Amino acid sequence: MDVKTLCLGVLSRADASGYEIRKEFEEGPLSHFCDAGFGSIYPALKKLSDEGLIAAAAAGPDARPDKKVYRITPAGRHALYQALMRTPGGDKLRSDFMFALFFAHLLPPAHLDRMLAERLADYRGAIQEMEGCCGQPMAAGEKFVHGLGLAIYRAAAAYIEEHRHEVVGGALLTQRVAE
Amino acid sequence: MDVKTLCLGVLSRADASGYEIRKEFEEGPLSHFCDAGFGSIYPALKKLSDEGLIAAAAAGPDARPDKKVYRITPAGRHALYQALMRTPGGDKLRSDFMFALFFAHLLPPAHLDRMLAERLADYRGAIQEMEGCCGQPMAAGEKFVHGLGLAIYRAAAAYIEEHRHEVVGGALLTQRVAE
DNA sequence: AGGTACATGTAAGCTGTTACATGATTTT
DNA sequence: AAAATCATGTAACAGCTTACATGTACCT
Repeated sequence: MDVKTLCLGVLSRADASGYEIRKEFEEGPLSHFCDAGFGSIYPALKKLSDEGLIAAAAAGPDARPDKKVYRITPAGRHALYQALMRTPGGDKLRSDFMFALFFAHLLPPAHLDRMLAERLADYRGAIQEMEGCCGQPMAAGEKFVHGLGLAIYRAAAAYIEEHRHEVVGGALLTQRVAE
Repeated sequence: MDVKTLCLGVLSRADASGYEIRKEFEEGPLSHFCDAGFGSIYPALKKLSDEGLIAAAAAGPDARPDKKVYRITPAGRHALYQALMRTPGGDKLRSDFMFALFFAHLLPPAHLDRMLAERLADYRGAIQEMEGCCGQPMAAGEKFVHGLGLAIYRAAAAYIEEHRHEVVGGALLTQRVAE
């Protein structure tokens, strides 16, 4: 999904500034499957504004002077709708981690072990964080995505836990050949 | 992972032409987490060749006249090693499907239902295909990645199966508001 | 006084996608 | 004879990342 659509999605939920949109991608419920830096968000907001899909809104009275808050327009909601409807199926797992592990026989066992431990810690952290926000009320879609993410993270964590010794052990055996 | 590294990975397993590398990404065991079209593969091979990371190898005697087979060089193996070692953690799920579903309340229930059914069919197909190739012998890394992919697909399929009615039902309830 | 968080933006460069352009060989 | 598969490549464009450039406000 391009950054423009990502921004429209955030703005469909609430008015926000570029800075706040970034925070959504880093912390909010969208953070697990979105990403964008300032370098893409600000140009995207400018384009969206030029196209009339978002408009400047009033910032709070105690906001910084340079803060610019945007609000989605009806045309913007329609554009978001179109983009969501266009979404075709089939995204791959596209993962550098998977790719690297596929070539486990080329890597030092200690490195593999560290990679697996780090990834496991990441998943556990994400799971804990996601379990923590079950209290809040969520829309059906949000809840579904939350649950699906959690299910995937749990399955991945459990699999790594169970099988990490195999891949590190296998690498130990073929170590001399690889080097 | 950039296309150059993807190509090095394929070539670390066997000599291949650009066309054959593409097939690996479409069908082979790497296909679930890699992707690249001709438009990126051929330029990548040219660059790798210029950098001395791969070299032209002899094509079979009954190969087409324009076929170019490449072989990875020792420098290429080293570059692959460096790239795999550099791999940092933390890839997100980055999924258009997840993003779209997050906004389920904005979409027609029939569309949601179709999206979910298609995705479920995709997962089931992938699972079947992956279960089918369990007979072949695999290196430890390949086996691990295969198992992890399977675990993730199974978890996702099971979750969608169990919860698809909730998200479609939820959308039915808020349908009028969204439209 | 210094660090962190807030706040916005530009510009260069890299990468990848899409569409185009071409042609041989095998299968139906 | 037509269609599918094999086979390679270029060029224009779109998009994102990184680094840079700037400045305010709050907390310690």
